[in-house]
Amino acid sequence: MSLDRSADDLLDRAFAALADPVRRSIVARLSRGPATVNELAEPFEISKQAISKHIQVLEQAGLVSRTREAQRRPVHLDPAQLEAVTAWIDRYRLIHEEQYRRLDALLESSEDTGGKEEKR
Amino acid sequence: MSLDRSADDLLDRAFAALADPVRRSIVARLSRGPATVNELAEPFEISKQAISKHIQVLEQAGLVSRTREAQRRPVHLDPAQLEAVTAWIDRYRLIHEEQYRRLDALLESSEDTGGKEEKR
DNA sequence: CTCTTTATCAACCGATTGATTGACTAACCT
DNA sequence: AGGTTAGTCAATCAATCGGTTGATAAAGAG
Repeated sequence: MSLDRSADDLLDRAFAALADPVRRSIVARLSRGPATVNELAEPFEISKQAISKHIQVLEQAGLVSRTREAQRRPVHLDPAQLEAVTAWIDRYRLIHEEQYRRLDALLESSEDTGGKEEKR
Repeated sequence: MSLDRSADDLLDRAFAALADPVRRSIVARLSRGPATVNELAEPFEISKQAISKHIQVLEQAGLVSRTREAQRRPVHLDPAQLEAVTAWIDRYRLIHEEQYRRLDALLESSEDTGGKEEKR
């Protein structure tokens, strides 16, 4: 355990994990509190093994953790990785917004210098 | 075109699109402003066709759009879908945080009453 | 110890994915 | 018209993914 994955690898896994509707549904359920595999499997038609695999995918993405509690393995949400995902998106959303603002300002203030500060 | 996809389908596609490091890199580049396929392909070792496919994936996820400009097809970022992705995550992050707050309050108030209000 | 519950492991299967190469279309330039 | 530039389409291939069934492990209950 604790395979010290690179941050990019974790981001890959987190985005990929959230790309599946079943896994997103599991995350949604877990946001209300921990649950066992059986509880998580209950709303779906698919087998418990398939759900178990989905949980492993979420776990390797750092999105959930499992603890032991008798023969049950309660799964709980790990919000830090969710934050990392939004952080990545917000970073580039903000850069884009800023670029847009600059373009607007440029168009508004001076159309005479024809400066080309694109690229990079 | 314009296949009127369901919101869930778009979310699936958006998360899946962002799960690939090449595509995230493309999004990062586009946050600085529009670019052509050749410009986007330049930093990578892979073929231009592969980049073209990546752009198609981003496009079908609603993350970017393409326009025509002579024989070039400039790609630009479409921030609305990025917002939709963060919106999904933030929704459940907040629910989880709220649950946590409630649990804390419960534990604090029943510190001496031997509270046994566990689930099950 | 045996039985039940809870969950994972292992092997397998069809569909999808990321990449390649080669042929093609579209617009511009002489 | 012919050539160049920019990009997509099509066929192919190995690897990964989501799901299945069957066997197994681990802990509690009788």
